[in-house]
Amino acid sequence: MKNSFTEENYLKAIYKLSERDELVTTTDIATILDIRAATVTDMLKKLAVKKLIRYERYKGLSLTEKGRAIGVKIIRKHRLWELFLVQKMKFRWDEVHEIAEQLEHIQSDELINRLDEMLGFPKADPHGDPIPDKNGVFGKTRTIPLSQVKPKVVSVVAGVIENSNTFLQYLDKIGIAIGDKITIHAIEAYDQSHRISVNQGKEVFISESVAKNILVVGK
Amino acid sequence: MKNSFTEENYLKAIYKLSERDELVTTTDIATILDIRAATVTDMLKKLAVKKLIRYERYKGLSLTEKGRAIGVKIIRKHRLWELFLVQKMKFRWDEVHEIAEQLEHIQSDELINRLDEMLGFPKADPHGDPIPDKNGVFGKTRTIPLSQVKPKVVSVVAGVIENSNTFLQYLDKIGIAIGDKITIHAIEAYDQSHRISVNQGKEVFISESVAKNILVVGK
DNA sequence: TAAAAATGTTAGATTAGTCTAAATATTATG
DNA sequence: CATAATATTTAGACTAATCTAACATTTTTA
Ligand SMILES: [Mn+2]
Ligand SMILES: [Mn+2]
Ligand SMILES: [Mn+2]
Ligand SMILES: [Mn+2]
Repeated sequence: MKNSFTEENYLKAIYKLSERDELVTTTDIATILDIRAATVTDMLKKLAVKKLIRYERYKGLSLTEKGRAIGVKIIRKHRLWELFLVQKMKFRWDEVHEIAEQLEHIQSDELINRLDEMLGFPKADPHGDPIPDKNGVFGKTRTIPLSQVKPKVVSVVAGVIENSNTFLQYLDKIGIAIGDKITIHAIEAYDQSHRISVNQGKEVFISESVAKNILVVGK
Repeated sequence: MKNSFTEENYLKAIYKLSERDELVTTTDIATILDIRAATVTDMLKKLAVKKLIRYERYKGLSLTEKGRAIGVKIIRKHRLWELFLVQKMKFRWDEVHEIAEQLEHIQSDELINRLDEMLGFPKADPHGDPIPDKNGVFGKTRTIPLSQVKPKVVSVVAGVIENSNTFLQYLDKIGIAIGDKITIHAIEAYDQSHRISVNQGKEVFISESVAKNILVVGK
């Protein structure tokens, strides 16, 4: 009854894709997993036989309840391990994703639930992504991109959309972290760049694309 | 340059066998890993090509320096994770081996060294087995089986030889744990069974085989 | 709506790790 | 030391996961 690492990675990828659109395509999976579409087709047949997805040739696929549960569980484990690495092992937020890619496949419900407890049943990982509870339920997260906040309003950083190490390191460099208070002083009409300050500190400039990738607690 | 889980398990098994005898045999590996000798032969050829072992058809094999380093590193990771699970996650000593079998393959030197530090650079795992340092060096452990201790002498439990869950649970049940002080009151001449007390508590009887599988700090 | 483009599937290979059955080499023993 | 027993290797096969090349279907667009 246990799934291979590969199957788990497919189900995780499919779950993430189905957050956008219920019906998932072969090429999208191939792109995310960085493998060939032909390979994906083979695996889809296997997952369908195991009743983890509903699949019809040329028509796309969707997760069954069973498949969704596995995908969500892998995400839960990934995010709990990431938080563990940051909070307990003192890693930076740009160092934990790769290690969590491995740790997410460790099989022990007891371990993951104790990790959850040890971390105080957290609602979000170090990048602000929500952590489902042991029943696979996500808490409501009400966040919006900083780019949607009006000038003069003070908002609190809750996470990031872009997760790349370079982006995370850039935020470190300009001194923006989760929990920081951001005040928008002005938005340049020409290119939508923002003049902001962090925790009442000195002013910094960020581009529109950066503002779009920072999430703040929504009002 | 990275090795598969399978290769890592072979090198770990070979290292353990070579602690007894430098020259390791095909069937011993097959027995430990619970696979067929024919399968082992195939893998030995691959490990030899990678210069992880010295192998000659029909003659047995031994680890190269490179192969030993990998085997020892897997053991280091296994034992550090076991100790982590017991000390930080509150698992019992009979619950951790299976999870550590998975965790030992996580690849991150940084993580394992921080784990080592977090645990205070421990010298032994929850079963008393020695933990090599980051250079693959084992500390000197001077332990002897309880069966070799003379009556009336007080000795301190340092570990176990037999590692099975049933044995560990049996020790839990009769109240013997690492660090406990054992006093041998008498040894039955007929079957070598021992009448002992733990931490000055009430007397318990253990068989010769149990006494042989408990390690105490050697004098 | 017919042709072109994009998307998806099938066919045939390859690699890692495993197996069983048969062959061969080494070791033990009468 | 010749033979029997044991240990080891080889040969041939299988499964999971991957690939490339060719073919099929669906979607887009002129
Ligand atoms: Mn991640
Ligand atoms: Mn993964
Ligand atoms: Mn163990
Ligand atoms: Mn292992």
